[in-house]
Amino acid sequence: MRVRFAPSPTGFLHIGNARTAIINYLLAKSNNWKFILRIEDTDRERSTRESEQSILNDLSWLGIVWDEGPDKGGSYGPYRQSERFDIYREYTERLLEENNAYHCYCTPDEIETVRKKVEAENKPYECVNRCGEIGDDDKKKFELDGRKPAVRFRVSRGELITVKDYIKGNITFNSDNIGGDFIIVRSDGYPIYNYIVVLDDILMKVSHVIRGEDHLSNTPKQVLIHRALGIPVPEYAHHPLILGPDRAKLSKRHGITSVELYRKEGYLPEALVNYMALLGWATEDGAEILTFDEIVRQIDLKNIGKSASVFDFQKLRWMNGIYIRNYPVDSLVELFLPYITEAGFDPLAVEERHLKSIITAVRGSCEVLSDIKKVIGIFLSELNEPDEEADKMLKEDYSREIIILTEKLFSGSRINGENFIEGIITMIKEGTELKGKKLFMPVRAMLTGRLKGPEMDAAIPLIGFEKLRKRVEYCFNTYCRQ
RNA sequence: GUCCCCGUCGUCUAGGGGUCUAGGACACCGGGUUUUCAUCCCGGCAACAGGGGUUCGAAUCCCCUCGGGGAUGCCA
Repeated sequence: MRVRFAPSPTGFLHIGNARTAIINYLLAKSNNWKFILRIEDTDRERSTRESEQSILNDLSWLGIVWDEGPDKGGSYGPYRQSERFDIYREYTERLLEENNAYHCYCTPDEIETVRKKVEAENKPYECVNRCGEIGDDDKKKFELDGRKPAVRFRVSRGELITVKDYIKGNITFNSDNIGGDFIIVRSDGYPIYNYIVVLDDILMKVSHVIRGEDHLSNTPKQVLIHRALGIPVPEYAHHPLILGPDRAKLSKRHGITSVELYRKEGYLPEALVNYMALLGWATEDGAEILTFDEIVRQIDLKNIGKSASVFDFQKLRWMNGIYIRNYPVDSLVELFLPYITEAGFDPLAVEERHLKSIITAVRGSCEVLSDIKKVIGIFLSELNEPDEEADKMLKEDYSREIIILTEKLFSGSRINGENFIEGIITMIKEGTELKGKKLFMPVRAMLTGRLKGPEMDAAIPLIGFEKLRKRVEYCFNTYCRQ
């Protein structure tokens, strides 16, 4: 059995398409099917090679490995539709010869006019079929006018088409309301998706067409092409779409929608795959944090939900945080590196063991990798000047009491390079009546410049004596001198 | 408008005639741990869209209404 993912290279990989890819891939791995990648680049105006490359990268990043595809070939290639035009031409000839298709000389403008008129009357548009019956004389006249014909597929009247769908069940359409004769080849000779998807799926021996629900209403047209060609239909499964919080199809205005941006934000592919698998599907025991293998073992076409689901950014974030907390530290350090650089530090200048300890201390407060930018300065900056909230806290009287006390301890060498790890908190505690929040928050603010962050006991030794001393001095000068 | 799909807590879902005073997860709220924020642990809030059937019995089956989504391209 074989499944395919067939993106159109007209931009970045959208999260919704990524889910289609993931579902196909998970199912392929689960059932031992082949996974084929096909590039549907017949939209000449919008398709680009850069886009194709970025989609390939994103799929790889997600952990998807295709068995056949444009970059690695296979027995049913080529895998780019733009390279298969000769194949399509033969079929078009045949459809034309057998009178299942005809040349249409209407111009886009003419059609547009009719469409507008019909829409104004609130009736469904249907091709007027003018060219379906014209004779050779008229054709010659049009050609003399310099018109290039498109090819239209002839839709029979009153034909019932039942699509057997694994997820939705049996759906019956009447050929009378699928919009009439539809174009399969543009006037410039470029074929249309709806047509060649049929050809390629057959030619590439795709057994299961698993795609988004937005393709469901195209399916009867495709079935009709199968019938005209006398070839059997594949198995179909149309999964529901992902919605934004307002329940409209997920789009840019809802937040980030490209896989690339998720990667840049610092989501882990494992978390993204895990989260997406759980949209419209659940395990028997309700477990949610699942490894790839666990998902593969349990997922089944038969229990994928029928209803659309709202993409919950918050839950994804939460799940990503779980993955960050459970990741092997060594690999995690690697993953964090670019974000540390982005924060303005050179991670290579930091001793590896030290860096690993820092990551271990802060991973708990990171839900996405880029969160480290907010806390890394605690360890790598000399001062890490207090941010707004910390500044506000340090201006409080009880904070000043602690700053003055600590400054004395440092300047009088009571706290020194030898004892600071155990000493700072202990001695401050001994020198004041303050406790709890009023003790710890000022200490945290003074020493780290932030109100949030890793545990103080873990942070102090990692910051180091010199930096701590400077920070205390800075706070003393800033908040305790009149 | 027309065609098609869908409808369980705010969100993702479990459930497929009795075991449902409807279970889990995120979010939210409260408590505990951490003499601190976060993490972690415990607890709470919160749903069968509405109306008709069928049945001894309906979240579960049927119909209608309503609501949402998709399609309606010489895009994919």
